[in-house]
Amino acid sequence: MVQNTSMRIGELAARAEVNIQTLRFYEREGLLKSPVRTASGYRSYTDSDLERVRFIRLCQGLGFTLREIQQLLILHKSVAEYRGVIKMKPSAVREIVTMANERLELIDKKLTALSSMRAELMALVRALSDDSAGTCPVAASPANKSKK
Amino acid sequence: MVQNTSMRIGELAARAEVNIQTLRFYEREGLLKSPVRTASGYRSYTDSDLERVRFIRLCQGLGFTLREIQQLLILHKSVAEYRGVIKMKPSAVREIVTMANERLELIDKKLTALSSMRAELMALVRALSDDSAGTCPVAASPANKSKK
DNA sequence: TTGAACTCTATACCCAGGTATATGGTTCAA
DNA sequence: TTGAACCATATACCTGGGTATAGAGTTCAA
Repeated sequence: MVQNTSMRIGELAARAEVNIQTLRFYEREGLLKSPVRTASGYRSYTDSDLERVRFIRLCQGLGFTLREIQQLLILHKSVAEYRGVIKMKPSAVREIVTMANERLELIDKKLTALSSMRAELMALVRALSDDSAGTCPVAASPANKSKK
Repeated sequence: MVQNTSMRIGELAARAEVNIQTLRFYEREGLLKSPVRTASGYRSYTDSDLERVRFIRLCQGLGFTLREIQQLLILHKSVAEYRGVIKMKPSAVREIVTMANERLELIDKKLTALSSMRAELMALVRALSDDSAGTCPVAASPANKSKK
């Protein structure tokens, strides 16, 4: 039941919700490895490529540059290799741990900043909602969203 | 007593660690209000402008665009006004609560993504450190040259 | 078998977010 | 009172991250 789901660039672009040109751009920039090609030269992608593209977009939304994302992808790959119990040289392990710790620091900074921003907004909403409770029946609960 | 902490553009730029041109750019783009001018036309900034610029840079690092940051700044200002017990019209309150809730949703998405990224990196570091050394404590320090 | 839809490479272009430069006025310590 | 260090406006340019277009080959359902 291991379905060999391969797809061409158009499908990957549609599924990852990015432009086809963007995928070729990522390939040129080294964020995506050169995929295998069909006999006629068409790029052939797998689900793991889809995952990778989604990861890239996610990171971009968090303020990482493409260069930083390249580093994150190396770590991402290390996780996969570790899960696959691939033996690594101690020097490689050390390098990865160092990189991971650097990334962790950046991530923690972002988490801290976002949390305080969140707290501030929550306080604002709570205060304004309570305040106007009598006269103004608005969002009393946080994350009160219009239905879709 | 020394509350006359006004500064010119060069000092603000140095303190906020941004380029002078960037400050003028933010002003043109409506992220900074037009500051008070000296008799000779020099821009005169206060500490609250410094705070504002730092807030802008912080948000940029979190993946917000300048347009999103403009929205965040409006909310930021609302917090200040609320603290100052400035009375607002119910319609204004409603609008702000809606905006705040929208921002909260975005922030929560970023927080979730960052947290899972953090967990993944932590797991990697823990696993690699345990595995490869046995005697090597989790550390970013590459000074550890212990060959087993 | 054909034509609409897809893909290829190559090249040019676009937008956000700055950054640099030219030209001229202002400040202030020496 | 002068000159180094500021600041002003205006305009041009740059970088990152894409996006569009041209011209040619491929796929596949009808």
